[in-house]
Amino acid sequence: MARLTERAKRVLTEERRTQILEAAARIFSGRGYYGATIREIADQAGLADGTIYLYFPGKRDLLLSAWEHVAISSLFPLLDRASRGADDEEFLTTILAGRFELFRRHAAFFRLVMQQADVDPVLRRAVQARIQTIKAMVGEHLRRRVAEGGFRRVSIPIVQRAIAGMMMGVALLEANDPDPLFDKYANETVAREVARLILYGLVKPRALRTGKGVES
Amino acid sequence: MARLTERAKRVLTEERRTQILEAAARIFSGRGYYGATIREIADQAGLADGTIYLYFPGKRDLLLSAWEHVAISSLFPLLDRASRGADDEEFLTTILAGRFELFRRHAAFFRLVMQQADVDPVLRRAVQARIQTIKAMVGEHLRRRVAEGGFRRVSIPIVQRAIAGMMMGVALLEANDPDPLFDKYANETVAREVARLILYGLVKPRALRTGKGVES
Amino acid sequence: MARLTERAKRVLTEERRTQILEAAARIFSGRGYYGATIREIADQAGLADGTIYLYFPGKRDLLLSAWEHVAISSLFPLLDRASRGADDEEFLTTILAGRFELFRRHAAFFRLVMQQADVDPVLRRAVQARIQTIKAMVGEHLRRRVAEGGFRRVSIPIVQRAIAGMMMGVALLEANDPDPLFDKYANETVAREVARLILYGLVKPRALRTGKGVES
Amino acid sequence: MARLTERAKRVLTEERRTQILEAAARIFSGRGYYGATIREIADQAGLADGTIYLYFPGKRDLLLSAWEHVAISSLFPLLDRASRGADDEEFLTTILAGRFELFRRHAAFFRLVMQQADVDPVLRRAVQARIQTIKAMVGEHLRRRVAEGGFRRVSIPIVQRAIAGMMMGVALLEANDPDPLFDKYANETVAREVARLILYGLVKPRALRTGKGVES
DNA sequence: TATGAATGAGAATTCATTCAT
DNA sequence: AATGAATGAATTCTCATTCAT
Repeated sequence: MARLTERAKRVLTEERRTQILEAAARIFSGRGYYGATIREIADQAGLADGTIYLYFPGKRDLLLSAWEHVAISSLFPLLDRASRGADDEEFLTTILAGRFELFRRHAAFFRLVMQQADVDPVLRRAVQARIQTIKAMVGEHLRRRVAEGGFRRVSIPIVQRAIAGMMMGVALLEANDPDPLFDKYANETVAREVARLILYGLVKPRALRTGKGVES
Repeated sequence: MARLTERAKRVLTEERRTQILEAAARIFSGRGYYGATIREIADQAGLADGTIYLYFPGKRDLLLSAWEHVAISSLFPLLDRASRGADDEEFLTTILAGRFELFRRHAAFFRLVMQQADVDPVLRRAVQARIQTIKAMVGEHLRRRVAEGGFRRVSIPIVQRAIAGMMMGVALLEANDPDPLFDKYANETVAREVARLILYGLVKPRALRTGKGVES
Repeated sequence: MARLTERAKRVLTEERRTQILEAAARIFSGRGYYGATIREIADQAGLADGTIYLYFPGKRDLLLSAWEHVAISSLFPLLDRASRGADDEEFLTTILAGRFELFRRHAAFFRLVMQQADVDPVLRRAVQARIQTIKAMVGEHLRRRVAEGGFRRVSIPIVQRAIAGMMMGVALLEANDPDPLFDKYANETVAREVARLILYGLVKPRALRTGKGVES
Repeated sequence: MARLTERAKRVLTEERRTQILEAAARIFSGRGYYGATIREIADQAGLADGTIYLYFPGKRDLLLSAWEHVAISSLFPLLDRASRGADDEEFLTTILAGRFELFRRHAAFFRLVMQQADVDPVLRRAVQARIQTIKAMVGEHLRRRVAEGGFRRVSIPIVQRAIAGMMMGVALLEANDPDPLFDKYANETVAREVARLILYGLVKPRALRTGKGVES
């Protein structure tokens, strides 16, 4: 029975942590790192301010942990879904839809973390680690498809970054520039359109134009 | 002569302002909004702290002005160069190279401004105005080329944003994830590769697939 | 049997109290009053922090009780030994050796208590009571020996205090100014030298010098 | 004229510093290190709390500086007066009177510093340095007088410390145990009596014992 | 204009103490 | 009796801003 109590306690503690981390992400997003106060985060989590320090050693660590909470929670579902995608368009659409949803939901928080990473080396390393993971995933796929002859012979490092950058960029711009026209599109729609852009480019293949050899 | 003195004074004042704004951008970039102190900015500009307040009403306004200073200084050269581009690849490469250089030089500052815009509505409007300008420029070109039949019939709002997002994303990632392999590429090289990605996509046209793996 | 259990319980409780007081004295000595935390004292005593409050009403009282614990534990042995001393030199040497040992062992704690007594009136009264006891003991001896004609006709209150002060001072200085040369002397040696200083003074009697008349 | 302004400014600054240090010593004495608040010290000095930090980097440094202020202010007058004393009794009386006055005036502050020195290594070193100075002064005199044959062949390190300890002890006890009988004695009287105790000891020289109880 | 000393509001953090278990 | 999670009062220190010179 003591065993059970022990476990119950652990679960409760874990819940509290989550509760705090989510309050923190919310408040940080709305106010920025310095604008957010421990008091407000504690209020939001329904706790006294001192209590926060029973779970986290300090404000800085709170941001770091909130970041890992958000980042981790989003990673594995992505990998799962992605690996199920069969052809290129499905694969890319699935990944992009996942990323867009994530970025759009947490856009302000991501902007905060990326900015704060410029100032806080520990946070920076944590962010870099996450970016690496995504870049590696994209890179591996690119390499394979180029080798198979399905893709043009592009520069892997550049394209890898271009794609990762586009994922982030589309969503990061979103909140700074919320486009009413844009909201109506489902994530799925946007993701598919972007996937097609990446795969087929803007230029209409000559075969499909009038017939002559025009070019740009 | 009093006239002349007046003008001379105005010029001097303008110089001081610029001096302060550049110091501000530098310090803000390195320390974040709250991490930066008026004292340090004043030092960097070679002035006493009180003096800053003769030129700007407060810290918040200082950031706003610094942003406009950086953003404006970068806009017109861009438009100039872009309009001279003849074919699509040149046009896009030129624009991208310009943006990349700008973002890479001011990456931390841009991250700061984008984050701070979440918190400060006035700054947010200023940022949005700038983004609109770029989007409009891209949008107009897209529309024209689709109408001419040179581009596929893509969704303008989505692609517009995808391209703008990619511009930012590539450069914003850069500083959080400085890639040694990446540094060796000139901006020009990266810009061209990305431009080709956008124009032609990843997928190798069928016409070329029969042969070996030609074409870059 | 209930009787026995009662007593056993009482003994156990008393042991816990002692355990806590000794932990408290140790921690207070090392960290100062405010530097010491209830948490650390509880840890040192092998208890949870809340448990301390079952034995003592608060931190302040804990210091008071720790002081009484240390002070009382040291008093009776002193009186015992002192009364057995036969001649003046033995008497004084015995007392001094006892005091020196006590002060040297608890130097930091004594400094703490003396300082804290300036701030806390209740503690102050407890300290004063202890000092009175020692002064009275010294005073009585002085009076008797002056009456007997063994000692010069000194001012009892002043000399009383000078001797008590020397006892403390020698040891209190010790820890703030640990003298490696000093460590090698046994307490006994130091006590005897100081006793002789008090009894015979620094000045070599004239009788031993050239030969003429005595006295200052 | 600018020169004059510069100097005037320096003087003003120096006055402010002194003003703060004296307020600090006062408040620290009455409340202890942690009990004293910067707010109260600032009030006492007639300043806002932030202003304190323009003169001292922090609370800890404030205590250290206050100590040096008090300790230094007392040192040179002492040396001056002491070296003018002609015979042993005058020399010792002069020194003791000076020390007693100093210790009595600042007793609580000295207790505070000695206690805090147990906890703060930087402060400890500062205290030790001061004690060394006094011990050295006493030691040198002792050595000389023993060499001349005026003093008995005592253990220099022990007696040195006994005398220094007595100086402190007498005054440190004072405030914890304020003796109404004691207050009526002038410092001079106490100092002379203690000086005689140190020089001639308690024991009446045999030569004089035959008669009644002569001489103080 | 320029200065920089002074201000004081505001925030992170600590820790004695309480109390439900 | 014992625990230790939760509380929140209280404190140091920072820094944008003001203003007398």
